[in-house]
Amino acid sequence: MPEITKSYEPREVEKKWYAAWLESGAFKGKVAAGRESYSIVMPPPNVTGVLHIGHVLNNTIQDILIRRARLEGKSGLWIPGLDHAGIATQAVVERGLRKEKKTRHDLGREKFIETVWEWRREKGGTILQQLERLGASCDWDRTQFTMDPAYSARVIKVFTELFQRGHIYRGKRMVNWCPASLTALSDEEVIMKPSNGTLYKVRYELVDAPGQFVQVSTTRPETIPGDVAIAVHPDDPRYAGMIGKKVWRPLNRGQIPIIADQAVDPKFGSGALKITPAHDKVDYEVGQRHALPIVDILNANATLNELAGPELAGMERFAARKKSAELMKESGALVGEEPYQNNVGYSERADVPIEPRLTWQWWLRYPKIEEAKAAVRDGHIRFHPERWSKVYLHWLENIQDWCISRQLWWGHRIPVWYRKGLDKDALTEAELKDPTKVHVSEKGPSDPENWVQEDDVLDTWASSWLWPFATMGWPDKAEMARDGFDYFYPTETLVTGPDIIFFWVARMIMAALEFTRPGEPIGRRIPFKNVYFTGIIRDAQGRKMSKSLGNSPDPLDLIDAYGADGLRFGVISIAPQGQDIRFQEDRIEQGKNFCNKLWNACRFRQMSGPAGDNSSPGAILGRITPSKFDADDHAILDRLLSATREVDRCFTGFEFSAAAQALYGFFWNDFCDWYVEVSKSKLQSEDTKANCLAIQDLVLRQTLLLLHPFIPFITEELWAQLGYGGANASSITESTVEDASKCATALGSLGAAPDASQAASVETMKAFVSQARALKAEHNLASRRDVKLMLITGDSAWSLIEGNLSKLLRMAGAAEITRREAVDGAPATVTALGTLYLDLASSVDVGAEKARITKEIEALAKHISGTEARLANQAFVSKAPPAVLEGARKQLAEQQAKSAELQRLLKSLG
RNA sequence: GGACCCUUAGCUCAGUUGGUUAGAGCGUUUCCUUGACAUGGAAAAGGUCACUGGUUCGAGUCCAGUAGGGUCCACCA
Repeated sequence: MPEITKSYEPREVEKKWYAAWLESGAFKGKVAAGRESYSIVMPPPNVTGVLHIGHVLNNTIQDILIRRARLEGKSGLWIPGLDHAGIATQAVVERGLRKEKKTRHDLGREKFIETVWEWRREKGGTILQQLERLGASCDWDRTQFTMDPAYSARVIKVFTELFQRGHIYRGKRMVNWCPASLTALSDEEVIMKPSNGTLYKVRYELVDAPGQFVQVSTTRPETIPGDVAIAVHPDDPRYAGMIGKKVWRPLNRGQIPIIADQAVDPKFGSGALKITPAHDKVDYEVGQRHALPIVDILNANATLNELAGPELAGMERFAARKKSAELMKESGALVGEEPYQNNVGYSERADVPIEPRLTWQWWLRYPKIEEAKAAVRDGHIRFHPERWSKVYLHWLENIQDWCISRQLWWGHRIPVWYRKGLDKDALTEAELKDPTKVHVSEKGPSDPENWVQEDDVLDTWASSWLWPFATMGWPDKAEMARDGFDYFYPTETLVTGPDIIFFWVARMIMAALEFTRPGEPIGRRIPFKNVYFTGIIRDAQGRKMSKSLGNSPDPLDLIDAYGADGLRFGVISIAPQGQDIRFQEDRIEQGKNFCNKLWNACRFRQMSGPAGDNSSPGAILGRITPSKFDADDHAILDRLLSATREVDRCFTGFEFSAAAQALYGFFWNDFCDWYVEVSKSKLQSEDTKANCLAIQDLVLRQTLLLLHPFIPFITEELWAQLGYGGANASSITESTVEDASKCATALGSLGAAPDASQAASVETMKAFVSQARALKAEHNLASRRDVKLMLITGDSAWSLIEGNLSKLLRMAGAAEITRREAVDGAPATVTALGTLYLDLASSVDVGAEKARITKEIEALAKHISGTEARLANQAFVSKAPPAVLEGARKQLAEQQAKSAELQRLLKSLG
């Protein structure tokens, strides 16, 4: 076996093992009868996406879950994939065309889509290769893309089904229109942003009372040409006599009525509201109530059209805003303007203000809303952290129909055909359901020459909402069997960000409940049993990571600098459950350092003695002689069991960073800083050496297994180097990790169950060593290893010291510890094992020594009085549990004894 | 307007049913290249747990309120 190198060099190790895993099929999801399944579907990143630190966190967690599940003996399946991301991808390709001074219309629909596919083949989906560098153990053979023919067919199938079930309809409604992408958006794709604008005060002159005016306030004077009324509150006394009268519209001059409507807030401004039904949702509703005409003065790209009047027609909306204000200033209609901040809806993708726009769109009445609520409320689906369920339920309580059509070309074209010659916008509700006029099917009409297909495509989320089951062959029985649907569905855990709880999580739940396993209980139809919401990773200043800020580190650079394992461990250790995360590169460095520590501890094991039979836990246990255990052996096994127990607990509670920290602390502090150090003495003696090496093997083997989900590459490498894979060098991925109780049973059956009191004595010795080192450091002897120590103590403490003398001397850096009856004039410290003196040849600085001891006495006195007060409290004594009471009494006794000894020391210094 | 989250060491954060003297990493100070590791080791300094009140024998932890910061939902022109 080659010697382990001095420091861990990740690059080659990562490359080697990733290839080996792919080669051996370690990531393949296999239906294994009799074994529990554990499946995860990856939230499909956008095909345009590049790996950022958020993906790293998200996918590391998924990888941890799936690798741990495999080690627990479950059959794991992690399905990767890509989202076609309609608007984003189309925008990327159109941007490319623009460089050639072309638009998609120059190419035509078919050619354009072909161009997008070309782009996808050449540049799309690089993110999946980047995930391989991270070590993601996906079943890559099952990678799916939402625009793949098979997946697309499933999307279309769902549309037609929902249409037939009466959930989908076409309707002319106010939508959020993106003037940049030229498409409708769902409410979820609109982001409200506070914007600084101007509130314009405009007066409308009464037609039959020249010189009298009604004043309104507006932030959008350019829409005045579309005004069809002025509305006031019916009970507003100021306008009581005016209702029904007419005023002059100041732009695109014409007469419009004053109407009364409850929607008007009399307390806002003048209490009069201009009504522009084509350009405001509330105004539209008012218009409907009063049968007002709709004057749409905007083009699709938000320039003004001829209905806006000759002065404004053709202008861009913001220029028109200025211009209209100027025009009204000239005419005297504008009587004031003031700076004003209001919320404006922006298109999430294009980042421009949306326009409310009346258009024909396809709408979905969500299916299974009540059941979707029940699924989470009744715990069939568990959210982690649980509080997100409230957000989810609130959204479902107030859910609105979903606008699923998009005026794009890249996407799933809606499977609706209109009979040629019909005006689709003139069809009545009944005609839309008439198969002789409107055809809806997966395959299309048999006589396509007589039909025209709908131009619109589906919202991207109206394809990805099927992800958990459409990636498993649904609805085709043969494909479902091939993909193991029966075995792997529902999936176990979804790992995602809370920002897409509405976009994706809630919709997946509804789709799954509607379409999977009809007639079966809800627990069989849910798409996943758990949803783990990650935090959002922010930069050191707390800002969101974003391309435009340039504050997002490139994960590939981080992998180069710290290794994939270092990155994974670092990221997971700063990602507590449920909170946003400040990215700190030094924590990634810490991950790297931990890997190096692990590496070197294994190196130490290798250098300490020949590998015994390491092929199985049983083989290692066979090398152990429990009768030769000393306190340190008991302690490290005890700690190993509790670390195992803690990790078990963390996995059931989705506390990954706590698990990582527990392993970090155990391995670094308990194993490296103590056990490995005491091993250096134990290895000197043939009597203790074999046991010590076997225990190291036991600890290292288990630690590698516990750590493997977090840091897969290095653990696999060390597993091989130390021979834990046995004669046929099997991979760590093929092994199993045992839980704490099984480990305890295995040790117990060998008579090697760790003894708690022995383990506790090690804590006492650690404190003793630490105090000895501190005593040396106080007197500038920290680096000396030849100091002599003297101890005044009782028989039992002394026997513990004697029994562990060589280790204690090595750990404390002392040449000897001798037992004394009395010592005078030497610096000392009071330990739980007696009063420890430093044998100083030189004279002691009595003043400094007295000051130090006095300070310690004072600090102790505070604690003593606190404990005394508690014990003096009758209520405490009568109500506190016996264990707490006992603890307090014991503590007081110890504190008092220590204080007395310190007082004695102080006196002895004169 | 509604809901939720956060405030603990210089910095970034843990702290799981309330119970000894509140922890980690980084940073700082001092010392150490001793044959696993300087990507390391040892020691040390540093916190009235935002504030106020309540419940309790006992509160960083539970409850109410206040202040500051953040997120989501709704949105009045």
